[in-house]
Amino acid sequence: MLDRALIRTQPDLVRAGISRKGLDPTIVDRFLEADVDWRNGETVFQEKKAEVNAISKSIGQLMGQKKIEEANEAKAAAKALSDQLPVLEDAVRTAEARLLALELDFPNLPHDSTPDGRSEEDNVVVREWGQKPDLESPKAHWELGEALGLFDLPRGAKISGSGFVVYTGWGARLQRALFNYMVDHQTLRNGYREIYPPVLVNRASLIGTGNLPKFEEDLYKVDDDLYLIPTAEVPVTNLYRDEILDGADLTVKLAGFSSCFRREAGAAGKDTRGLLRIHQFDKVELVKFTKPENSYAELESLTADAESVLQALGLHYRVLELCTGDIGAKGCKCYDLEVWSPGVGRYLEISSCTNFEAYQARRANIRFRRAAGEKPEFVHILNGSGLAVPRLFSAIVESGQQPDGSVVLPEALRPYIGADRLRPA
RNA sequence: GGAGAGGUCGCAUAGUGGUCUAGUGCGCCGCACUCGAAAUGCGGUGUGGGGCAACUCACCGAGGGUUCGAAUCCCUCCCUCUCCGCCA
Repeated sequence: MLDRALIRTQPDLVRAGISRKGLDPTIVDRFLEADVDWRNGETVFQEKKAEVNAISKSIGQLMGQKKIEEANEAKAAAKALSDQLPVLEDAVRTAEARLLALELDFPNLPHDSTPDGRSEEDNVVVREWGQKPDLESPKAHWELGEALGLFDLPRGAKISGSGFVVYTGWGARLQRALFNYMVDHQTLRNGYREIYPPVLVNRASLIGTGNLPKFEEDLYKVDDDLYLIPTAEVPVTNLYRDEILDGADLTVKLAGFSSCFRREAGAAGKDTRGLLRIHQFDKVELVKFTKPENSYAELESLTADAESVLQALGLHYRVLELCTGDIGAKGCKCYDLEVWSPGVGRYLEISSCTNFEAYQARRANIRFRRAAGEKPEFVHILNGSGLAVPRLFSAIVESGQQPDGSVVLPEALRPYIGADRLRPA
């Protein structure tokens, strides 16, 4: 959601920002039209309502003075006026609904520093860390997983469906170790507050983060109007929905950890082997609520916090600055972390660190007050994975593979798993 | 799941169809008194829309309905508490 006043007063600026993302800027004109309709309707309705209210009040006084006849006359007049209200009210409601639908559909504007571009090829590599491990014909994690008995995709498909995985034996232990390790890392080392959220949320929460109404088909829905979360970002961001935070408490840094559920509709086929794209996975999500003036500095440190996990695990990765065409509708500026997975032979997206500025804060109505007595302002909200487990699993297993078929584990992980390497069963 | 009680401007509470422009207490802010503080007194103290502003409109859990008029009456839903049932 954007600032209405900005759209009204600087429509050209908004159109330009939307165009930079390669999205349709005519939404601005549709919005302005609906906005005028709504405000005009509202004015007419309010004037009529005020008239009726005035007469009603006088009726009250006449009744008090026992002037029954005059009161009855006034009643008839008020009724005649009042009968016109439903039509006007209906028009206002229709216009308001149209405006709100457009507002929820509005993309966010890119930050000036976000590089222009049409697709992922135009993303900019801003830095790399470490180097690719020297391996002769490395195996992919799905081969290693089978040989070491780490996970079972066929049985996952049997008990749930295609795209569900069962972690088994040391694989289950590794998955659990990774989860624990990352939560500890982000809370104890990087100072985030630990959050263990519900995985079922209501519609209002998904509208707050921008997943609805646009991306309904990506979500699993259950009865009672609840949805399985696609990321802990949803419940964690919505912790403060409709609240006013104390400016002195900002920046609030939260690390949510949860299972995530994605239908991945239309994603079948490409890039889906092994653990690369599954319907249920675990992830640690970092979320920050900041003052507007700090949000870009906080984006840098958030990205660094996500990177620090990969560094601690000694995994080669690179950081991309997403271009305007690849950043998505919601973000202003976004860094993707891509970890090198030698067996897959590709960099895998493992975290997207995004500054949404006030976009989500407006949708979820999350504000802060700088000092007592001052007007509340919208916070800036940022988030990023820190990190997603399955692709990290892939990178670790493939990077640590040895000629003898075993997998050497990163040192930092050994206390969590209680072994220094995984061996064939 | 069943029965009952509730949801009012930070907190607590009053308000059972027009005098509600929602009262009062606490908290908080300002001022006065004081060497300073406490106590006391006076004033202020919610959110959103519109307006440069004085100001104005809306909001009593949410949404409908009845009525000239709803915090108040009716309906649906959400949430909280108590008891019962079920259950990891």
